[in-house]
Amino acid sequence: MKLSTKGRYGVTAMYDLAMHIGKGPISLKSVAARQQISEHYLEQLMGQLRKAGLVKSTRGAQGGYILVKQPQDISVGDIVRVMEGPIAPVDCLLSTDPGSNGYCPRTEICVTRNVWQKVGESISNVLDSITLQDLCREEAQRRGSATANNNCLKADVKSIVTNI
Amino acid sequence: MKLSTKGRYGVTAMYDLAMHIGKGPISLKSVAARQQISEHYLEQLMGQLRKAGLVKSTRGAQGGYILVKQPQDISVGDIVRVMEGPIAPVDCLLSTDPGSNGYCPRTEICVTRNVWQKVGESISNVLDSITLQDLCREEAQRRGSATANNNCLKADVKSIVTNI
DNA sequence: CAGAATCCCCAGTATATTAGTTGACTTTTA
DNA sequence: TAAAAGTCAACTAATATACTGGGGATTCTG
Repeated sequence: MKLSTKGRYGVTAMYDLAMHIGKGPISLKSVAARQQISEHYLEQLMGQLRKAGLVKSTRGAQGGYILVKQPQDISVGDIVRVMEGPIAPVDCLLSTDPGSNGYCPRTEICVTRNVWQKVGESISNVLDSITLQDLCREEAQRRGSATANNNCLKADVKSIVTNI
Repeated sequence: MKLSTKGRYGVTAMYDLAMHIGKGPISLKSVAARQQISEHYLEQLMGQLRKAGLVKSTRGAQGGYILVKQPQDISVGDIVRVMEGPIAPVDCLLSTDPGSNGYCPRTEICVTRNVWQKVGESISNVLDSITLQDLCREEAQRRGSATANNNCLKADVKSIVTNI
């Protein structure tokens, strides 16, 4: 029941982008350095996030990545699902209709399946309830909100203004 | 975030033993056949469960395994922890004291760590709240409680009587 | 316009884990 | 004493993980 580095790095990188929102494209290199992740490896992960439509990239000098949505509209669950696939502790939870590939014939009568289903739902609930903004806010509080350079929250205010 | 077959088979096998409680030692062969698990592989898993004190074995003909505790006193979490180790989606949750092996120096300041901690607690809560007896009861209900051969519940009654 | 800074893509690779298999040995019952 | 069971140790094929390496393509800056 371990999360792979894909999921962890994905969330960490997205959090890093959220913390630097409003500063234009953030280069992979800087994210990798701050978060201590192999640059080349992170590149592959960002590719997945880009294809999934969570980040947008700009090529060339001064290029980098930005979030496509606001931090409050991106949950940790969104990111984990992109990086690791659907949240299901066992595969039999995935194919629910008979005839589909990988469907377990015991689906209807399996009592342990219900256990894993509850586990999956519980994980999903936690991950879907936490957004990048929550993480930014937590970090801002940790640093002391008076002195913190809390871009993420500033961006929030900006988006509220924009949305009026 | 997948459970391995170790955890799944472990729970399934223990559930099988719970369903046949009171019938003396249950052979690995019969468990493997009913639950469609490789007998030799299951053997290794039962070895772990035995060392952990969850089951007791009897050697020789008519031998097999029995539960050491009552089904209501064995949670799915107990079994999963034996089979898969501590429930923690990331390793940094495990070593909490500085100086211990694998301690992450960012423990105190890492905001994503809190996410994984919540996930781990949520998984633990679910797994610890479900006992083998719950599974047996569910199965008995599924079969229709009037006709069901619900040994597990009979055993429950027996244990209540014994405990008076 | 050169070159540096970026992102993009494809391919390889060492290590570990998973999910077993094989086989020899011991214990107990009928 | 033979068959039925658990015990133990070693081997293995397949897969996933967590990278590394190298060559492009694109864009900004001097």
